[in-house]
Amino acid sequence: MANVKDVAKLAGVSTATVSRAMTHPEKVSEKMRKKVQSAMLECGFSPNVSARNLRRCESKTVIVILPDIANQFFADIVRGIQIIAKKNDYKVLLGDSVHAVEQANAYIDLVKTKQADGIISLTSELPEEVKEGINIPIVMACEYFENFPVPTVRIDNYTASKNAIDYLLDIGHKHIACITGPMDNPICIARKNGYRQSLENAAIELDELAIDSGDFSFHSGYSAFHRLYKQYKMTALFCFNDMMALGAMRAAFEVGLNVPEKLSIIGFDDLPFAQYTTPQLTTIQQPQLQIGKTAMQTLLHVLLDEKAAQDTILPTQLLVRSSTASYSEK
Amino acid sequence: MANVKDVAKLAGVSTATVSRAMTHPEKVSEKMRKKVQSAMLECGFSPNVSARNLRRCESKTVIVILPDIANQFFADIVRGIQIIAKKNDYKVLLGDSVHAVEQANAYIDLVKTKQADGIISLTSELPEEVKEGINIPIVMACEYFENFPVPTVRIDNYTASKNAIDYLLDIGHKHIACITGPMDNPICIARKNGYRQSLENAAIELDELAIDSGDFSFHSGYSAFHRLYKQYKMTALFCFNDMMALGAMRAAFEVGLNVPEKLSIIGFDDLPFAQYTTPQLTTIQQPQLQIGKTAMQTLLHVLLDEKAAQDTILPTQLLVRSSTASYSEK
DNA sequence: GTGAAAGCGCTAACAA
DNA sequence: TTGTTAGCGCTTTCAC
Repeated sequence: MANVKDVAKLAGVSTATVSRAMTHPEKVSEKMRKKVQSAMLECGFSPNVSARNLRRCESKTVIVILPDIANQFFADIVRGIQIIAKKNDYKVLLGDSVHAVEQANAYIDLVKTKQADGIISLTSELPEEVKEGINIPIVMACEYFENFPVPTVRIDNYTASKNAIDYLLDIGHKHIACITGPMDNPICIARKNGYRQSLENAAIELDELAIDSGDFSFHSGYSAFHRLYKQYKMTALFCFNDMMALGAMRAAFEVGLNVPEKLSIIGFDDLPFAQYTTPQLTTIQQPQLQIGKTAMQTLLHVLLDEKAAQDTILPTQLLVRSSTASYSEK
Repeated sequence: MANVKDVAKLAGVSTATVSRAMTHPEKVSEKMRKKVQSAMLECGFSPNVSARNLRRCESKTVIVILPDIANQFFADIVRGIQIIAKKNDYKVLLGDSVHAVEQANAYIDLVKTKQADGIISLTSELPEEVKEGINIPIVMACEYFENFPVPTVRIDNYTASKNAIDYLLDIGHKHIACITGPMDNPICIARKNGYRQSLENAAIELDELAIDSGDFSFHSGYSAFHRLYKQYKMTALFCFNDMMALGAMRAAFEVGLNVPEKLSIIGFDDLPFAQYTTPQLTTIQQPQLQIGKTAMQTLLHVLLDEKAAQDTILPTQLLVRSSTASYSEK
């Protein structure tokens, strides 16, 4: 495989000129540039990026840590990240932490070993070391910690959740159950607060029996529903994501609780399948693509100068489809 | 950031010993090894991987080219790849080619520029250059070309498809429609051949009006169904993946064609949502995790010696759930 | 605008 | 078993 030396020899110039023609073409005369370019083509030259990275002390690679690569929710976020990354000549390395801090650690090591320049974390399950003041460029998307001095891109989980419950109250529901995610997760805490506040505003007492939790999987929604069904008489159910909502919808079908006639269900995320379920799922849409784009842009800022580190809150929207219906007591 | 020199100085040994302690610990006496290790800890040393890669002419990175990162189907394949990769100290770079040959090309360039050692392609949309005899280590998973001299890991699409149709025939269906994927795709050709052969064996004439095609998305299944419904009176429908099957199921619901009473639907893949739809989807299960693991193992073979290049065909299984029911003419 | 040359951090001959 | 040293391919001063 050809290297700069070969190209230089072929073009009759120095290696410095070859290098400059690649990275600072404006500093090379047009004549030279053309000579170099045709020499490159002639010998099929591709620069060795390890050498470049070594010399420049960078890798032009960012790592995206996902809690679960199988969760559709992250797909469009990643796509947004990749769009901006590509425009800026960055590569994107996806890391599936499988909810394991240890694995996330391995990805963080990639930054230390100069294989990556920065990190976008879509999980809050990060090693303590990272949480307590860090020296590596990192941006959090979706998830976050309180009092964590790192730029964040996310939605207003509290308000999104509150709006969803307000809507259910508006259409007559008074017995609104809830399937949360893991309650050590700040996102879930915020969503639950929104749920609680909405009920409180409506002077409805919060019943702990109306609340169960899952882990965001289809199955956990399915089994949480079965538990709730035994202990609480609900007319509406708010799930912290669409996958659990679908699991719950399935479980409701199995016990003969028709959706939406007897039970209204609201999900969260607006995953692609949500408009193809029967009934179609009412849910809270998140701007996944935009979250991804903004996260990558924010990381680029962090990488350039440490100043611009700022948080972004993006809007959500309640999409009313057919899994919710108004309720009136007989 | 500390480098080998610093560690060497601190440990009172040469840089060669430091390097050996990392990569060939058996060639270093225990005393030395311990000295080196504690020196490494003391100065927080992490090896610079770009330098190592440059020196060793490798990157310990493999690229996985996906046609569509948002398609759940690939998630477990990737997970399988990552499991084996991790065991062998390889990193996995996911490339979303967004069905664009040009983008796939960019990923292939990473191999040329020594940023990656090899490729696992889950798409057949590769540049011609790659298709005509290649010099880069590549393994194809799921997809393949005929007469393409590259190791492949996949299922027997023809037989899987034929078995599904045989099952529908067994339970009394005679009017079996089909929503294919893009018909320039070898997988789809094989599946369609299976469909055709099964009907032929049952002496049922193939009706071109019973066949429409989609692009594997929910929406394409949805609209293909609406087209088929107008032109063909079916009692069963075979879809080339689960997403299109769900789209079609939704469309069937909208026109009042109850599943499975009036219409049986079979999908392909067994995505996680398939058992949570109502009715639960009968589908062909693919061993995604195993496909991923085998693909990575095959690539490791290719990377070590060029001999072991071989194809693997993995088994599928028809999972009968509730979207199919027997049919008897009145 | 161009070239000569040093050196990024590591590893692997080779020598001892 | 350990150390010395050359050099992987590139970029970037610093001269000219």
